[in-house]
Amino acid sequence: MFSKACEYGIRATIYISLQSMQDKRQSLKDIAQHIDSPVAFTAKILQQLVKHNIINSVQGATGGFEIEKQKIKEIKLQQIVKAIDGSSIYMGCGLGLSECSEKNPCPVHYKFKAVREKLRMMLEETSLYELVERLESGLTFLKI
Amino acid sequence: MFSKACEYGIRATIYISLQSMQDKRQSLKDIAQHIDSPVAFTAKILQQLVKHNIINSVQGATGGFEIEKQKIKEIKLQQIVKAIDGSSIYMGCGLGLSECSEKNPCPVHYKFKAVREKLRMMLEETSLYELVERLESGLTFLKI
DNA sequence: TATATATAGGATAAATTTGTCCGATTTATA
DNA sequence: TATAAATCGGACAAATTTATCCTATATATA
Repeated sequence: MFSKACEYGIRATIYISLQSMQDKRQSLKDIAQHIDSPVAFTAKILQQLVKHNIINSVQGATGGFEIEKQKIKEIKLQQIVKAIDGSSIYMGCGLGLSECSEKNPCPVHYKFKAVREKLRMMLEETSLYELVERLESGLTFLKI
Repeated sequence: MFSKACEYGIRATIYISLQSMQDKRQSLKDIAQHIDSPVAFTAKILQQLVKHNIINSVQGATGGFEIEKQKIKEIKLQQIVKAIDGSSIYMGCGLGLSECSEKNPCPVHYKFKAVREKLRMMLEETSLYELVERLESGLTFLKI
């Protein structure tokens, strides 16, 4: 559904949020280790997220990645997905036809419409806070 | 959402069905031209679909691809997707965690569950016939 | 039976995604 | 101020997906 980069990006952002709730800044190494992702590749993805103003980075010794508590409540899954994979997953045509539209629908257009709409709504409505909350209370798990 | 191969596969199967409704067998060239896909790559995909018993191929002069009318009513989108992309799109974890399950859910598990379920149901319920019907009547379009 | 027109399938190439490496820069602290 | 630990960013490499090419095989028909 999402690219590997996007999966890592979401996992990383959730983990950074979890730590930021306790005012703990995390280094790239820590993050990659906890979300089980390749370190250098994760670095690239975190850079993208910093550029898109989703997480903050602090350089130098004791530096790392963090996210403001206020932002944890504001940032939605959709913003992470859009920053890494773009919005074609919930905007584009299911058959990859560039000319497909409401006025000129492809054969699966209306079939996919409801699914894409549900996905879009879910991504737009789900905040980091919501995800972190249930992770903190042990209802969900980020890594085995 | 789907791979390019899967997009071409669905488009090709719909086009073959459309022609088979009028007992017209189509050559690879015809198909690729009408669905706007690379010829040789499309050949590989059609071979996969033949192997998965979704379409039939006839070799030799006047040969080509076709699909039995009865099958047009039976084959569901899900079978095409499964043959080419596998079922991870509506079965796997949204974050790519292999250990994610109902008992051990990832942070987005329940959020994705409804979306994946809707996608799965749609793919399992949508028959080729349904798609071809609306294409025949000009309500939808396969290519601009 | 020769020919032209198909699919089948293996080898290869191009493009994209995923992943690594390393030097430059930043910054806390001994 | 020297050092160590961190991010930044560019170049490169591996893996996967997408796409091409060519030969073998099948088959309708002149």
